[in-house]
Amino acid sequence: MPELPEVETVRRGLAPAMEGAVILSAEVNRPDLRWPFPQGMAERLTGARVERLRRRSKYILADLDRGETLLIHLGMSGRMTVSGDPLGQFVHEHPAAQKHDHVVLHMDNGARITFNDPRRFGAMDLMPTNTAEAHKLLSVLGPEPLGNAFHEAYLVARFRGRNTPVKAALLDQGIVAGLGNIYVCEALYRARISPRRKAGRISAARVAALVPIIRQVLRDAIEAGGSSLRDFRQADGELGYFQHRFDVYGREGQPCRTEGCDGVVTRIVQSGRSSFYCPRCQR
DNA sequence: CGTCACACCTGGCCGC
DNA sequence: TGCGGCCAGGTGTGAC
Repeated sequence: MPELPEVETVRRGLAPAMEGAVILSAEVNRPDLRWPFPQGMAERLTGARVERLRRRSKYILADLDRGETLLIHLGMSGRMTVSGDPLGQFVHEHPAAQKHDHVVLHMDNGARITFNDPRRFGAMDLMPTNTAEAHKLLSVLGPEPLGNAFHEAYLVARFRGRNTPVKAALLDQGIVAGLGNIYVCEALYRARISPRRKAGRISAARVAALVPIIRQVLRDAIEAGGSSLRDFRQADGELGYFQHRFDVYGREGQPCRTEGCDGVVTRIVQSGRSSFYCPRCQR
């Protein structure tokens, strides 16, 4: 479910309820998500103050005052929601416990942070803050698409010689971290590049043009509060709105939105996943 | 190393 | 109403 814009939306929603607050207790309702939780997770969280909530790619990182960092990944179906009106800005009371509420954090400001994940592809881990970058899941990531290290010359260099479709190259988190199926489709549409084109056979000028386009798609989506298809909710339970602005994702059979193009959005399967594009204007 | 099929899960939807 | 098949926003692993 969540790509970078959704994770950033969740982070922004959680921050006012978590930053500066102390975890009074951590309810762990099952022993694992994708992997077993770290040893003694509930005890290590209890009494810790959250100093800062950060994001790296699709991971949320909570730096604790004890020198440890909690890593959270939402997988495909994970939700992190706030209830309890900690700052007088959330209108709802604590909802009844739901199926798949795997972890609940009770904060000293009255907030309750609930991690719900039906498919359990999500993950949590704890590590020393000063070794966070070296964590197995983080050390393999490429640059942040909204950061300075992701620039035209970089992407041109990374695409050079790659024989894989550009769709797969942009989904490769080692090249650029945080894109997923939706935003790759949307960015390729805006760049008018076919998802089938081999990454190494796109002109340098067109690869370079992808960089600001990727940044803009992500910014537009963050501004809209992410995309809500099935599971995604913002931290306050609200829907995101970017799904209404998809140009190609999920629009199979519908007309291409490009001015003067009479193409039809088509769905193909690449490495087991749907790609949506207009075969007419994406080349 | 690059590339790819597969695995891990639950649930919603569609057609019969 | 029930059931099988298909689909879903991610990503680590193992095989070539």
